[in-house]
Amino acid sequence: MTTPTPDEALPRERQQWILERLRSHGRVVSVELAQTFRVSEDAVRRDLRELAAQGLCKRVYGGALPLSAASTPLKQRRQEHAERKMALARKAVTLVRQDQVLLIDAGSTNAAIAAALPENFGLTVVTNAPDVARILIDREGFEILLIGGRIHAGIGAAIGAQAIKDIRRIRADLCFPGACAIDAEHGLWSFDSEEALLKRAMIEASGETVVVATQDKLGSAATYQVAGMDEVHHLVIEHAVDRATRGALTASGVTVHRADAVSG
Amino acid sequence: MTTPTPDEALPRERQQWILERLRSHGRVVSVELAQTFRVSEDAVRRDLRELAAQGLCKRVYGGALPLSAASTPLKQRRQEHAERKMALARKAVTLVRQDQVLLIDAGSTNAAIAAALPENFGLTVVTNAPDVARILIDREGFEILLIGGRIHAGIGAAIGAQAIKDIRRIRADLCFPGACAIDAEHGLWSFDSEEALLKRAMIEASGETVVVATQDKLGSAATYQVAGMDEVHHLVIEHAVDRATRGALTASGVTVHRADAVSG
DNA sequence: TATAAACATGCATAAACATGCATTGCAAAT
DNA sequence: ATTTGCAATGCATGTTTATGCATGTTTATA
Repeated sequence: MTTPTPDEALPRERQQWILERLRSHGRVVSVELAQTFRVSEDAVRRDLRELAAQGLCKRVYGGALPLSAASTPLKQRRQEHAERKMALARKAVTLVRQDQVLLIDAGSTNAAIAAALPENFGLTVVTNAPDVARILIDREGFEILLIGGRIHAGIGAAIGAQAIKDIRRIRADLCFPGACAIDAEHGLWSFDSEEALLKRAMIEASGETVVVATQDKLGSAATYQVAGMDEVHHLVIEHAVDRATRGALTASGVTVHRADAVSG
Repeated sequence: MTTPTPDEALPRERQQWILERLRSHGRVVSVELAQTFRVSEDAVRRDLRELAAQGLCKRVYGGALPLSAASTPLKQRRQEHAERKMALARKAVTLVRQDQVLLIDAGSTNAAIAAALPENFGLTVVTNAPDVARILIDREGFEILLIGGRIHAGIGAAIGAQAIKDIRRIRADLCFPGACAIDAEHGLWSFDSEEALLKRAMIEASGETVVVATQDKLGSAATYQVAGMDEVHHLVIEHAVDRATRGALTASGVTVHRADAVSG
């Protein structure tokens, strides 16, 4: 990334960098920017004020958001979806601590998590999804381990014996298996037998398991069981999930984390 | 980098040097330039003022930035020569036959090749680049095998012992090793020692080797040799390459394929 | 409602900048 | 040989810009 010299950047260069980051990441946080550029938060705020005055971004409490929201009906829906997933991802990454080893599965939600992970945090990410790997390559300060194997087109990641064998040689702190379906009573489910085996291997290779699920995954089941609810330690759900469902999940012993509400 | 005479340079030479540095580094700092040329900052500022007046750069507090939407070095490279790379890729895929197994390395040129491969052609693609894998996942009718291992951030692909071991278990028909530098006399070269080893393994695992090189890769050398010219069977080059260079390459025994001219 | 974080504002300081002027080196004109 | 003209430079001057800190205010969250 364009990060020629994160430290000691020219003022204008900084603003340009902020704009790029707004485009690619969808938001910036004042504190993080101050840390990145080694300047005071005041300087960052002044930058954001200028950019906002030029109509290049929208200032919000804590940082700034892009203003380019030129959205066609189709893109808008995709964006809304993206917004919700990003909110989930932001909440999910609060469970990540410095110098941990993460095991990240395929899926658009997990891609959002990869994009939301803090840079230069000493994180090691093991993944079988080219998608996730690609996102992290474009960012900085990650140790990336790619799990190889035959790629299932419909899933978009390496599954099968080879991949499972590679995963068995890994020990991770945190695991993010993509959820196909999750139910307070019956646990985590998948639609594909091979995929279920792989997710199972991921969970077994990790200390803790975090399931991040959009609303439509909740309360439904699929064909192949991945894990019981007792093997899932954290569950991150959307803000809009109703109280009854939340209660049932909590009762099943998992720690439930509720994402922030999305503006849209 | 062309450093004709860092010290004691003529004013025009200095300005030329500044422009080059703007292209390659994305910015210049007045203080640094003054130090480099052993002139006062005033002289440097005058240079920058002139260049800016000619529309060749944008002056900012502390130095100057390139005019053409400064982007991330990586992203820049990815987008810059898109047209030319697509022309190369179109020519390269004419070498591919039905039901073959291809071994594709990392790099923007190889990504273009992946995008140009014919769908539902019975092709099996083995790659160590998440980038290439992702492109093929979004398309149809490919058997994809992902090579795992530790990912080198600067290269954007899995290299190292694990990846080489996996490649050794493969037999491919055609191999597309990314070219860092290629020379009629000295063969194929790379800038990274590990990367060179991996490319070497790829070539050894393949029946035929196809090198696809943009113009700037020709006639130059790098630090680590990947293969001699006798191990390269096909070379795909741009239309604009001059007759003399083409002759030298043909004389070295490789079959030279010339891409169509690009409109731009 | 209490609290902490994020924010705005004014001010002091240092760096970067513009401008005018004197000096230097060199080539063409005298 | 001397002078003139010109471009390039460095220095001194005053101005602008960027920044950090201290102050008081607003905002978000428990």
